[in-house]
Amino acid sequence: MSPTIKVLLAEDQSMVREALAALLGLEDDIEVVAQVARGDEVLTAAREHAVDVALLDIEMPGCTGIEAAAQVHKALPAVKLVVLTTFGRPGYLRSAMEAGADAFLVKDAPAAQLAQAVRKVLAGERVIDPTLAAAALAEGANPLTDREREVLRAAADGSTNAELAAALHLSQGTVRNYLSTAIQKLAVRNRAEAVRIAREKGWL
Amino acid sequence: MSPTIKVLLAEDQSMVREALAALLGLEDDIEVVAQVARGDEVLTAAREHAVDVALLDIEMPGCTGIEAAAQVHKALPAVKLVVLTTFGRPGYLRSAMEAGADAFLVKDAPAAQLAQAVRKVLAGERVIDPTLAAAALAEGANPLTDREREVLRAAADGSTNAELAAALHLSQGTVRNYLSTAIQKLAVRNRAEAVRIAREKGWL
DNA sequence: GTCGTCGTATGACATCTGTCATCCGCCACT
DNA sequence: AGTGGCGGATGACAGATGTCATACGACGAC
Repeated sequence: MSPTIKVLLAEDQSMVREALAALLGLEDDIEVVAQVARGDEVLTAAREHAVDVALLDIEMPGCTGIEAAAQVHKALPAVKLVVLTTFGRPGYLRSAMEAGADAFLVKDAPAAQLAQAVRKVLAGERVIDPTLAAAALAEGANPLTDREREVLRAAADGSTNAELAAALHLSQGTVRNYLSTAIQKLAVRNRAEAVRIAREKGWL
Repeated sequence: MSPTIKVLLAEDQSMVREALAALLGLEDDIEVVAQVARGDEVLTAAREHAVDVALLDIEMPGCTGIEAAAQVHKALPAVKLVVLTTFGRPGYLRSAMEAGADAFLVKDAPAAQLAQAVRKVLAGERVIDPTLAAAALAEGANPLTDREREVLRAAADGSTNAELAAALHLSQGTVRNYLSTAIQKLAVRNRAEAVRIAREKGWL
């Protein structure tokens, strides 16, 4: 038997993080050698502990698990990357894959899949929920341009056009134009729905 | 030593649920005798397994952990209730307490507090984060009336006034009135902000 | 028995939002 | 050299949204 697999666990909610560590701790061949609660601590921790696999939640302070994945993939290409998320958003899957992730798991999958995924990525396999993969392919790429996305993201908290214009250094008319095109591309009828749909798809 | 404490675990994300079970399983005096993924399965499971403590997540399909807590509290008053949530929203704490909860934990608290809380509630203690308790008291009660809350909740997905009116069997004018008063009570400038603030406070 | 609050409704008004046509400069591609 | 997309802008217009005054019946508190 090979030496134990060294795993880094990145997840901001301590209780969940430590519970996942307990879960992985039950496996003989897996050892959680590092835990971090922020996206921007992933890279240094991965390097310091010479981990084999990094298990990354997406929603984290500092930076997202996807951004962290990209950093690790670039700096430590040998480290396998498992992205773990609450939301099975097709857009997330797409970005995770583009960031170099080897596995994409949703938190409502059975717990047993976690350890399995760790072993599989180490064996060179990729682990992706086929349903989600299909959904990601079916819905196509994010149709929003960079600016449209930025404006929509900024509008998500209920800011008015005037506030958005000031915050983004744009004219009010331009803000309205971007929101208007975003609304049309997403086939909805107002900015609130646009925000909701873009969020659901992981396009925000 | 008394017999092991029988715990029911209610949490919709399997991976998190099973991980928490693994965590509690490490404690000698605690046994997870039942797991459910839906709020509306809590009561029957609690009854069937004669549990001592029910550990309830708030965000669940079926019904919320808070509603489930109220049901259990009424039907099985001897069962101790621990509410566990991702969001430390003061309004949640308030409702949980009103529903008869004995402990209120946020998921970003250290994992060790979970088992401790289970033991404490069984000993008759109440477990509440003091910071959160202070916040809940400081911000006062939910200022929204039942109808205002319903309309705001329905408006959260970006529905237009016409759709809201149809869905709630109200006139469009009435919908606007409710949203307008809600907007004023929350001291914000439009429905989107009102939704955001009400959510943050746990008033939705 | 009156007062305040809630739920519901209307009408008028001002402002905000969404749409559309049109324009400019820039850059990439052919 | 021309085409097309993107970022940015303006102006006009229609419709949605937010505000306010006002009204009425129900109900609970005092």
